[in-house]
Amino acid sequence: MDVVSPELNSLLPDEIMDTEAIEDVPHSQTDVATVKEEPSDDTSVPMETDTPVAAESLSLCSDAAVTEPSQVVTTSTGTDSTLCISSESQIPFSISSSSSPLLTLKPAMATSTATTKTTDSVTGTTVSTSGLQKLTAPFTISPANHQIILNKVATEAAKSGTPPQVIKQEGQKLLVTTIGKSGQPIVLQLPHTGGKPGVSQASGDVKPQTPQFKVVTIDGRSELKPVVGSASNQVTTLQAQQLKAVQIAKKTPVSSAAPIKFIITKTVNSKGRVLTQNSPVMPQRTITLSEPHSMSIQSIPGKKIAISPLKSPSKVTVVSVASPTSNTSQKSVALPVNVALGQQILAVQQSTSASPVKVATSQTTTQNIKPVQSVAVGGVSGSQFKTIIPLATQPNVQQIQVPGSRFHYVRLVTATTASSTGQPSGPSTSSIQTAKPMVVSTGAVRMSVPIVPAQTIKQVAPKPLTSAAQVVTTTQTQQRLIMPATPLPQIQPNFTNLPPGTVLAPAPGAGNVGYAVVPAQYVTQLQQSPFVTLASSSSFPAPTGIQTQARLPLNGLTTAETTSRPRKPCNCTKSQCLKLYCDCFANGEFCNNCNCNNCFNNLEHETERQKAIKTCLDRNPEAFKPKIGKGKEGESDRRHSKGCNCKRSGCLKNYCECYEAKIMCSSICKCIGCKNFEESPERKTLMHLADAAEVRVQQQTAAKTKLSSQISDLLMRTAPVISSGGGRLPYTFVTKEVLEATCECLLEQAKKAEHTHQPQAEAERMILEEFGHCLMRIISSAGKAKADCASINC
DNA sequence: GAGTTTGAAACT
DNA sequence: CAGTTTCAAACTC
Repeated sequence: MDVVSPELNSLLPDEIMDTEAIEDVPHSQTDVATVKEEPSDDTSVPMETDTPVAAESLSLCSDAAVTEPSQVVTTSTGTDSTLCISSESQIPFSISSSSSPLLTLKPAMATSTATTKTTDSVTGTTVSTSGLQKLTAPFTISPANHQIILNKVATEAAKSGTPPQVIKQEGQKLLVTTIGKSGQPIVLQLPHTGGKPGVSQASGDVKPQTPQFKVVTIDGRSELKPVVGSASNQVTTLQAQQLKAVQIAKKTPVSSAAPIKFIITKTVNSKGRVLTQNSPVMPQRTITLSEPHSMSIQSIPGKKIAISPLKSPSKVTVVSVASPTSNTSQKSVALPVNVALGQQILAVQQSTSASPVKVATSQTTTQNIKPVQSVAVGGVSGSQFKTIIPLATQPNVQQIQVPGSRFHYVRLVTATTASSTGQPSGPSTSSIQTAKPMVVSTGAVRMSVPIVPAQTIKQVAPKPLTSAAQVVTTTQTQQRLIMPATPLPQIQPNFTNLPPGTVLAPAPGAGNVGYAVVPAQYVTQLQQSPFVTLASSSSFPAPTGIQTQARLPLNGLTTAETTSRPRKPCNCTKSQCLKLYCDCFANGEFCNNCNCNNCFNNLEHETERQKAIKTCLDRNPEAFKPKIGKGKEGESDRRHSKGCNCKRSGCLKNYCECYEAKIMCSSICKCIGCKNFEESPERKTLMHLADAAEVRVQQQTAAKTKLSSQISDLLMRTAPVISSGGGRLPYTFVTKEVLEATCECLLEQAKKAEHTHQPQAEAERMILEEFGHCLMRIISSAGKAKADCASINC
């Protein structure tokens, strides 16, 4: 199933793949219907799974070379639906369905991007999270109403009753089986809630056969697991779907130097808490899945499977790792199918690696809500995502925003082969919905990304796609949309639907494949346009489970810094802000509140701007890519892509781009007299000074805040008491003269303390005490005056 | 705030 | 690709 060709993905800026998980992952092709493993030496995060072409069979390939445990739960209940849940050190899940549900959950990796994504390919509903550690909201998959709700895992049943590798269906619909490592079965189950026919059902894809699960273990043993028929008479897509086969095959890694890192390493008890951690490299994390109903459990002990990274989105990639571990605990995930009219919104958030990640699921109530999809890719910092974007029924646009990157990537997905869709060729959307940009407040940053309407997408790609449009949002304020447009001839007729700032440029060595570079700030400007942001949309409640974002380093800056820090205004005078000299332009942004002269970096000069962008890309196809990328293996995770060329600054001033990015110079730098290396005493001195200065600033700020709070508190407590009349005193009573007199009293008290050589604390106490006395006198006088006034009035 | 320094970007 | 120029940010006073 080729949603996006590997070639195209390889052309994506590295920031998309700039995760430890997916970097350096060679592309390998396998049969479309086969889940394959992508060998990687640094693969730590499963990035994406796609629906198998026919979804008739699903293969889970185990890498014999993988030594670390991982988990994958895979279930397919339909002819063209696939549910994959994989787990690495955390618990990645992937559930995909070409015709209906596509769900992918992937937890963040401690070392790099971790993504949890839930996608409904039909509705375009996608939920993903970086660093999933704790799921606080139920997780329900509904092919009919496009709802996915994460439920808390109830592993008690898994522990006690069902033996591993047993698939059973209790209740109406059981979709998900688990292939967890021994003792940690992942349970995906469907609730008794009935389901309504989904989109795929409307398209005539209903096949009410009894689902069967064929589980092939790593050792070649296979089982065909018939699923108990649904107790409900309602025909749902899930019920109609039938899993043909689940295969788990061993696979020798292509490269011995490509160990799979994203592996489940945690043992989860019945409450979803991590009991043990099997992987020394992975920090312990907690995953909690709220679990309203626990019905059926399936687990395959000894199997540890991880989903391959996004590098090969065209394939469902699952890595199975043998893991003869003990049955100490179980990990289960309940996946009840919930039927509702509303579309699904799922907000997942990752906290720091040291704290449990919480996943909040926000589900729209019912009506008038378009399908939305939110996909987040966690960066090395483990930043979060919270973006909900409406999707067309047949989405073929993927937006990816990578934390740490200033870019938003929009992948225009086109179906190249009929088999890739998993559905009959040709447009099969039962309904077309015009996507509207929606924005969910992400704390410091909000983003609104208009998505090409579904009609337009269909023109670009007449064949429906199995992967839903995805929007990956980070908390970066500086954003850019880069749309890998492939193939260009197909996209070309729809350029009118792209933002005016979009510039299509060929990717290096990509032939007719290129990028559409769209300044993300265009979105900001468009927020004043007819596009409606989610925040302003009354019909689309914002997720409530969004948590405070993690504060992990990101390009030298914490997430909070990158999100809250306003962009510096440029001061360009001669470049018209259309050259890379201009930071705004270089960041793909429009100038806004800048001090530039003769600025052309705005919507009013789109023609010139597009031309300039194209010029820059012609000169350097990677001109708009972040300069700070991932270093080679064994080196620092971040390094300058080109290296600096400093000659006089010693690379210890902000002239140096490496130093400015708070990274050390690397071997590719051509600097002279570099002092920006690990053991440099000058660098250490600077670091210490900077740290000390920062501490001082923080202390001063804290002191000011405390004093202000004390004064405010004193005012609040004394005013009502002394106001003899019971009412509030007039503020105008504190005149300038009164203030001056008060200050004199305070100064006198300070002098007194100084003369008596009082310690600072005592001096502060004396001053505050005097200030309190002054206030008392002021308030007393005011109260007296008020009383006098009242008596006069009487 | 003005002037200087610096190195990336742009140009040749 | 190397050398030069341009440019705007960083830095100093």
